[in-house]
Amino acid sequence: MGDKPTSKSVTVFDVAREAGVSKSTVSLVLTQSDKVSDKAKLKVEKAIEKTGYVYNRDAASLRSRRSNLVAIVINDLTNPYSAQLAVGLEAQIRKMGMFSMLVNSAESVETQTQLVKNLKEYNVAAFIICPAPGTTSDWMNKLVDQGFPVVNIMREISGAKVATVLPDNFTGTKLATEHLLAKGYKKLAFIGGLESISDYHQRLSGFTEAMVLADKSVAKKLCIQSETNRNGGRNAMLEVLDVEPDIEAIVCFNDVIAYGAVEQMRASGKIPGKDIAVVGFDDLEDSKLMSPSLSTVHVDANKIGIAVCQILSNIKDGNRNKILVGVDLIERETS
Amino acid sequence: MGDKPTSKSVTVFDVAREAGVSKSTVSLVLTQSDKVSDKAKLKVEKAIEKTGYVYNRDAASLRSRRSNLVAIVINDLTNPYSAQLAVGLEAQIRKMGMFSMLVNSAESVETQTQLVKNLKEYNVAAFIICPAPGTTSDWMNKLVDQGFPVVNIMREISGAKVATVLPDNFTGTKLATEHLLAKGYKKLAFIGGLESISDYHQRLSGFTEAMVLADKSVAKKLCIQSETNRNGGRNAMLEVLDVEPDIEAIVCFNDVIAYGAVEQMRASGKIPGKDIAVVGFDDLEDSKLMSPSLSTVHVDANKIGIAVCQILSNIKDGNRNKILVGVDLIERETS
DNA sequence: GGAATTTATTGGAACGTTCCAACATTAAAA
DNA sequence: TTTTAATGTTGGAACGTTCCAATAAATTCC
Repeated sequence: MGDKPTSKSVTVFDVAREAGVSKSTVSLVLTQSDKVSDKAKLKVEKAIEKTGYVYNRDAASLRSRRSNLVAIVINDLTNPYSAQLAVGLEAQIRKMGMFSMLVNSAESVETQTQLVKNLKEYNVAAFIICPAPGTTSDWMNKLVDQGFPVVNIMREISGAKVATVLPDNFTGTKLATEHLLAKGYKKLAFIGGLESISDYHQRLSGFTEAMVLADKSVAKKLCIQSETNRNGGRNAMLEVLDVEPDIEAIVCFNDVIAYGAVEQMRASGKIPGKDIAVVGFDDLEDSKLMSPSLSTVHVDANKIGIAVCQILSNIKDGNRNKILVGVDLIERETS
Repeated sequence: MGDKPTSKSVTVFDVAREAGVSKSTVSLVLTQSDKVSDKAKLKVEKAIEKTGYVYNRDAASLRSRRSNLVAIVINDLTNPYSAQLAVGLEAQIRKMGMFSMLVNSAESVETQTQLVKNLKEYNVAAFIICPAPGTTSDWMNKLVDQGFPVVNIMREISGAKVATVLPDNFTGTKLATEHLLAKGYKKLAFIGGLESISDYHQRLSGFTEAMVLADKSVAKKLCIQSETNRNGGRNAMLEVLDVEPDIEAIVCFNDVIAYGAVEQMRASGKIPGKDIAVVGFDDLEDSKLMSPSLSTVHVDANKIGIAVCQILSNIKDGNRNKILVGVDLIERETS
């Protein structure tokens, strides 16, 4: 463990000898400099091939004080949307010519702190962080002040002076709610999520806004918080049915909540999409495949990746922008 | 992008000066050597704290030719079991005092090849690979021959001379099938999976073995391959119902297939767990939470992580063991 | 065609750590 | 006490790259 192939490794010097140039020229080729002649470049490339040279990024990064390693710190990889997001980010970062490494904080601030501490030792070029609950603005600001480029995603941290990329939560639930109202549903509820999560308020506001614009009152009793898992969705749905047996449509905090809600409807003898309409948020892969397929607010992970990369490419100006990534309503069978 | 805090960084020399010892002593403390006095160690630790020193692993790894970076190359992070697995691996590796970085090949051999090439440049200590379909034994053997410690997981690659950790697929489906037979179900089917995947054969064999031991014949028509997603499960279930309308129990290639099968049963007017029993494989988080909860074969991601770490810790002997990780049948409401 | 300029190439120093052999100190054995 | 051994500490060299200033070669200008 921790051991490495001990055979003497091939270095720029070996390549240089093989190519009949100096080590410096080899280095210029490796760093894709344009001030090297095509002839020399070709010779070097041949020599690299022949010698089986592999670039040593440790040495490069030590000397140049630069790195193309971007760390993605994800709050919970077992959460399907997070996984989708991570993959989207990875793809965009790779397109930028950078290399990303993914680590999982498992929703623990302690783990997150430890991970970031370690990642600093690896000389990462930037941090993309989907923060664990309880992350303080102090901690984040310290990271930024130390000079690390940081992009915060998905969850806002109030007081943190850091660039942030979020889905447009407000618009998402507003669209969803308007859609249900337009379909003629009169009695709506909003279920799932906890007010300790920053996006809860944004999503609830979207719902409220649409209701108010349609001259509907929003009953507190029909805005039911819950754990953001299937069980939470089931329990919240049960409560809704208890408070208002004739409920007609449900706006869910996210798709997982919607899955639970759909299950509970069935258990309570209601047919989802027929007796009660449902709209989710996230557009997980299952939402399209399940039956009935789930209407939901699509949040494109690639778009988030693109926005993050945009910030990353000119973060030197101490970019503290907030980017709201556009969302799309996908109408399917449950509405 | 690619830029780093340009401020002159704190080095071992600064720490040494602050602590009143030599840089070598500082280094000994950093590497947790036992040949440094407690007094000196304490002074150094204080100085590290005071100066805000951060260890430079690039320099360390360059000089020592060692690394504690383990790369985990996962075939598809959006697959819920893969994500669970990645998290389990990560946890165990961290317990070993190593640091893991996760990358996603997205089931593409090309991406996988590119990723591994890059990771070599980062001087990783070992590779844990869940190979993309189409991965050749030649490629894997070359990696091993280059001296990199490699552990192959989940999918066997025939001809590859590499240590491998797999769930005990055979025993898993055998247990599942025996369980259904013991419950008195007579007409069983096996659905899902494609024979191009290595674990398909193992799981199917487990089913067949249990059937044969119980003096049942296995009808080819009731072993139906399909894409390993929800749709695949639905289609396979539809086909089963077509071939044998009185089917009593289904052994599924994995949980996702089971989810699809359950949906199709409902759509076809059958009640899962009552009219038709179902057993899955993997034990995803949803399987416990869904309704009715899914009986399934539990594959503990942490156990796989432990087995991988075992191999990793004495891989120097050119370990080519195959470890079959034990599985457990979890009986729930669908059987 | 020679001077001025641009373009390519080069060797030496530096990045921050660990290794190593030499030294200094302390403890144990004689 | 002296000798031997064990223990702790140290400065210099090395890891493989990029940076830099200097040189060499090719091109342009008058």
